[in-house]
Amino acid sequence: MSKARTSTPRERYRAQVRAEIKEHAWEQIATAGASALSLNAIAKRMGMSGPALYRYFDGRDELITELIRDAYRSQADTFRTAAGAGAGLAGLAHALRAWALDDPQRYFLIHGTPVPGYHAPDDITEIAAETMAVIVDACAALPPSDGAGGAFDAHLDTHRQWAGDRAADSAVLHRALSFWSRLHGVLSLELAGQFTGMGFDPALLFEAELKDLLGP
Amino acid sequence: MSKARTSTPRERYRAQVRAEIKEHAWEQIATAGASALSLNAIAKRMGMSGPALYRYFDGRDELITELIRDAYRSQADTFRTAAGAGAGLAGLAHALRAWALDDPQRYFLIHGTPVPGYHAPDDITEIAAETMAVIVDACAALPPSDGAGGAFDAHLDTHRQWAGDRAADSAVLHRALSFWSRLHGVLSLELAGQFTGMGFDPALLFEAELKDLLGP
DNA sequence: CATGGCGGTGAGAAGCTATCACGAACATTA
DNA sequence: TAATGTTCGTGATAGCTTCTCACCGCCATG
Repeated sequence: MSKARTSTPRERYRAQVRAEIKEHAWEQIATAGASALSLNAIAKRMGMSGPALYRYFDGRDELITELIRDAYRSQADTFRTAAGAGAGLAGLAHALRAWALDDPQRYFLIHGTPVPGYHAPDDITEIAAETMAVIVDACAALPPSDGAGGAFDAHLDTHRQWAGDRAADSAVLHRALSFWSRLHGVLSLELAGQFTGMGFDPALLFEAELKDLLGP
Repeated sequence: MSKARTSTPRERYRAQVRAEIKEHAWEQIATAGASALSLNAIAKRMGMSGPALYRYFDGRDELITELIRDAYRSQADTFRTAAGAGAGLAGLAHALRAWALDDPQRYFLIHGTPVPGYHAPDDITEIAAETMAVIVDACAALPPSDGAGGAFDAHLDTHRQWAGDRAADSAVLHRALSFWSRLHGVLSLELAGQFTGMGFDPALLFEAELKDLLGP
């Protein structure tokens, strides 16, 4: 146990360079989108020549995958800290919107147009499932909605393995899915700028959707 | 007025080649996404060499813009024909879903991740506004929802220039926006494959969202 | 029939990803 | 301390991309 240090100077340097590369990558993505990410441009901006980056990332795809992983982790963290601070479903919604507005391209990186051939590694889908679990729990803490469930609720009774072994009612799962899809709907349209020029305040539409989601 | 013919053989040839280029472009987009669209590959597949395509399109951007225009037109047409056939809001929703599933990448081309620098030409936004008008009209034909409007309805009372001079109630405009954002939410998540592996049927979630949208 | 415009080509510049062989600096071991 | 091995960075190179240019040939119109 003489080797108490958990990282050699080299490892620290390597981690620091990797982080700096990702920083430049995020900057580039925020201003020009993920499709315009250029390893060459990053290298030049860091003062080193092209192929050097391949010591730190296997290639463009691996770098983007790493960014996607970080984005998912960031989203999961915001949800967890919000839930940890006692936020309910409304709190989660506001945390999500703030997180999305903070860096729209980061939101689109994980919720935007998928690349047909791409398959995310398993650890990423695990993080996504974790995020969904937080939402489901917040939905379970809500007063149950009155009225009989529809056809979809019945369907969810027999198709709920995605919720794990959580003993949540079908209506709760349904509400979680609605939460996800509805907020994603308004958010993605707002971030894509589809509302610009229409004149109204997207925040109020978001609020209205949220209220309707919690209301009935 | 001796020139009654509206197109010379050359113009017809030109139009036909342009159409063939777009055909190949769509094929390529459907299988690899818009970011992977390659003029060179299209030219090769058409049996001619690279720069020849520049006789028909100013460049990659102009080709993509043209595809976006066609996508918007196609969407507007589906909405118009559905509305013309007497379809109500539910009919429009089903037409939209069928149109989206028919070519997911076409859907993402106009509703997916935006490219930060890109601004669509005015005629495209006009087509989009036309589409929105069809939705608003379908919403106006619905029985009015009971209950007082919320804060967003009041906001829409003074921020409704996007609806043109249509004498629609604020609740109608609100419903149109909800229609758009909610269906886009479920649809984009489904098309992006975010539901695959979860086990449930996305069509039923779509139906549930639609029912809730029409219901109250 | 001659002239001009249009379509297509090959060459080439500039950018990108990615691989390779090499040298230099570092860390580790003998 | 000296030798060895690993890691980092570089330039060269291949192959792809978009896009421009000069040239050539055909078709259509005057």
